[in-house]
Amino acid sequence: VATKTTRGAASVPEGYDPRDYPVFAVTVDVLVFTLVDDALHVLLVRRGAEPYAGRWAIPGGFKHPDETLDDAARRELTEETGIEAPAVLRQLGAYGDPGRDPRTNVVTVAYVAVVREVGDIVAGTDAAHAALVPVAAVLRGRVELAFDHDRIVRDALDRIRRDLEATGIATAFVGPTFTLAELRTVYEAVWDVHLDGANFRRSITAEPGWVVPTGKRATPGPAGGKPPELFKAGTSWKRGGPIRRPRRTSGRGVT
Amino acid sequence: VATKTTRGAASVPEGYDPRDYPVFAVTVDVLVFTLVDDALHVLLVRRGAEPYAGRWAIPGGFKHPDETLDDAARRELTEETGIEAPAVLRQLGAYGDPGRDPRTNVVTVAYVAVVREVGDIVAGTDAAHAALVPVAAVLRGRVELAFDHDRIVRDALDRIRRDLEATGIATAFVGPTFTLAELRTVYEAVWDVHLDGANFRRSITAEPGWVVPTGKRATPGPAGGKPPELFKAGTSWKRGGPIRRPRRTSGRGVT
DNA sequence: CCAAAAGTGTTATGTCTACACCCATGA
DNA sequence: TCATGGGTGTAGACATAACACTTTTGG
Repeated sequence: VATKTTRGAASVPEGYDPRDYPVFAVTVDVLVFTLVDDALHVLLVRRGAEPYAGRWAIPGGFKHPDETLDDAARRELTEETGIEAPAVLRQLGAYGDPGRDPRTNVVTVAYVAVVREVGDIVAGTDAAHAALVPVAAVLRGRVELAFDHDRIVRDALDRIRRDLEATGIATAFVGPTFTLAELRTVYEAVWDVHLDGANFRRSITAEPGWVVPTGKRATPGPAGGKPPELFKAGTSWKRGGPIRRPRRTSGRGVT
Repeated sequence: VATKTTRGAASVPEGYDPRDYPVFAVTVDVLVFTLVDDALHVLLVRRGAEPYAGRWAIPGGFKHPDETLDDAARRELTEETGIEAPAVLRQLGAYGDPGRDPRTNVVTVAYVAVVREVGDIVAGTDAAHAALVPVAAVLRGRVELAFDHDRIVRDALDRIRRDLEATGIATAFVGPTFTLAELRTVYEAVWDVHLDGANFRRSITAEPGWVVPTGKRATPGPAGGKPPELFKAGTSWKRGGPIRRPRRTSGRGVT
């Protein structure tokens, strides 16, 4: 079924009269999540042009006809932020309310990306107007967002919280090797809860496949402490995670 | 931000030159799930025209510029199947691979609907070419589907299985009043597992808010049996369900 | 009376949680 | 040596699963 459909932008399709159906611009927006100082952040760009000039927005751009939505998300991510290979890039959903972009009919397909340590990359790209914003600030309404992007960020956060339990995105926040405390911080930051380190370790090491020991140890921080073991991610993460979200909210109350 | 954007189909947008960006047709497809004889079914229509004439497809149609995606899904659902008020109508995701429709650039936004007892409604509509197909048949590859609809059905099934645990869609499959055996059948059909009736009852009646007794009882089937209590859905379903998906697959092996 | 399905009781087996306690390091 | 964080042990609370048993109907 994969016909070569590399038509130009405004060319006339073959099977349809273009006046038979309404036309839309299709954009792809990417929400980049990462951890900064043990807190969940999302990457936003400051708009230079109208409408919504000066407000924060989710990076994105037009989908090309000859690429998949996934490829478009990957391309826009690289072009706008310099990020090459996100550990996770997953579709969130489509947004197409009339008037959401006052210029024309736009349907946006939002994507969620997860990376670790995005700090340097953002600074090095031409999108110097990009910044990592704490999600807590967005939730509290402290960030002025363009279009319907406030809603999209909230939906994305909701999704990432579900996926943390249902899929293996947890290891996407950390590096190729990591300590169990680092991995635990991911859960604590995303769910805004406190998890017992002892029980966390048991849940993850109970059965093999989640984390495999590297034999190495990390060096403790300036405050001292026992050097923690370094693990790398196992293969079981493809089908979910070993940590279940606590029922009761023993969290810090940011939600 | 809700400007009146009731432009005609092929009119020129204001802020953009239409040659600056590629244009797409945006369609909305709705996957209707329901239970028939204790088995999960999906509603499909048989295509009359090329391409893929004679194959089964997900009902849907073009989004209008002056309606939301949700409204478009609701409208198409009514127009194509006669269903007026689905108990659940939720976005699944967007599909926009190049060449997925050989005629033009189409991005489809898929929706999942859940209804009970769709049998009569389908017969009464002009879409007499519609049919309820067992999802097990689709999973086994026994149904020839148009476009990339096979993949969409699989994604939808995956989604509905997750949502059954994470959200309150279970009661959408049954009527305004129901027995606990009927509700249990929903879980068993969607997850393809066997659940103990005694433990199921306890899980649901342990705390109030899930089901509230009506005081009435249903009449037993021809084989006899104690008349079961009739319940109606409580308010707690908005934030998830009380039944957790079993870890081990003690199911019938259709997956 | 008998089969069938609803509903209750009971018990064994896991899983979750909290917290006491030991280990290894930097200052 | 002390403070700090990593890692182990353990006991109670809680949830899950299996199944025997009672109840109430149709035939």
